[in-house]
Amino acid sequence: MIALDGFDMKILGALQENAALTNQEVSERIGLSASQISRRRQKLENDGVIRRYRAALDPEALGLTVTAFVGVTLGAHSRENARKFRNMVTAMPEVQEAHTLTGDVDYLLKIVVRDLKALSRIINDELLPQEAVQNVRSSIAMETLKDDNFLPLGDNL
Amino acid sequence: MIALDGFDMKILGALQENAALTNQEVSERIGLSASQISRRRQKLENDGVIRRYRAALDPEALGLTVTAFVGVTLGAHSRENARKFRNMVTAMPEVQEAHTLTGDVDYLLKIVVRDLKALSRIINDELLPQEAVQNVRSSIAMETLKDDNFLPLGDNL
DNA sequence: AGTGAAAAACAATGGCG
DNA sequence: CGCCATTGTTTTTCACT
Repeated sequence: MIALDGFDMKILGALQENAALTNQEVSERIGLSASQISRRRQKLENDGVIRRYRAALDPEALGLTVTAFVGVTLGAHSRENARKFRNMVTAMPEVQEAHTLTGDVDYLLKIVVRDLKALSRIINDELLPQEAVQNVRSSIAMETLKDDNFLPLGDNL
Repeated sequence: MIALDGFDMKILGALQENAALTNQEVSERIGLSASQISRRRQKLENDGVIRRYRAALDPEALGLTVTAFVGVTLGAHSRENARKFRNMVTAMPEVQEAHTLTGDVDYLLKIVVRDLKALSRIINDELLPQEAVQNVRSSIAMETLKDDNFLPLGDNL
């Protein structure tokens, strides 16, 4: 376990929301000198607490209008077929997230595509032909209220 | 609609995966001068194609071991109660994503918390007491195969 | 639409209190 | 941990194609 104090949490909170902040700006925001921000930030990167920095893009601006959640149930639970399925979804660029779940659905996929036709193509031409796949059930996101994926840091102090 | 050419797409692709790349590094990677990267990047930011830069944190390192998908069905569809519910989930730090879905579940929430006790508290003390909420059904993510939320850019050229 | 070089801003270290 | 100074990078702007 990596020891994180209140300053670290505040740095993480600031950078999680806006990684374009300079050390100077973070410094002013949380009341710690810029050189300390620099050192702590490097430690947080090296320790893997900060995994990466990324640009968050606007799906609409890129013509990606459809977000769907696809529940997949596997049938014949052969190890080999399941492995193939996992490799496939991991490699698919349209798949934003893939989780195995408790409950009646084995996998939940978050998929983003240009239009419904593209979703249909993925389901019919990529997912369903997989040997391991028994059933696919998809729901379209009609409205996205929140999608920031900010981890809650407040309860960790 | 904002016009994006192949260079823009490559810049977006690079920054989506690693926003810590310098303009110089992006420049070498895609074959355009650093000054052009700078100019194009600013345009992409101003046009809102790049929404923000953010640090992606490691949930495990922060002690956030439980990811859950919670399906919520609303009962009495009074506008006011539904509005309260939406405001609440939007404000909850544990809620990473909230979408309204087609199908038999009204809302799907992606929730990240420290442990199952925290999840239980959220469901029983925050979600269920809401007047609008009729039913809550949660699934725990046992394994996350993929969680990068990278938008697919290849099919947009 | 693009390049390349100069100027301004910034990050990263080290020394000291 | 703050403060300060230094060094090396990086971004950004400008002149020119």
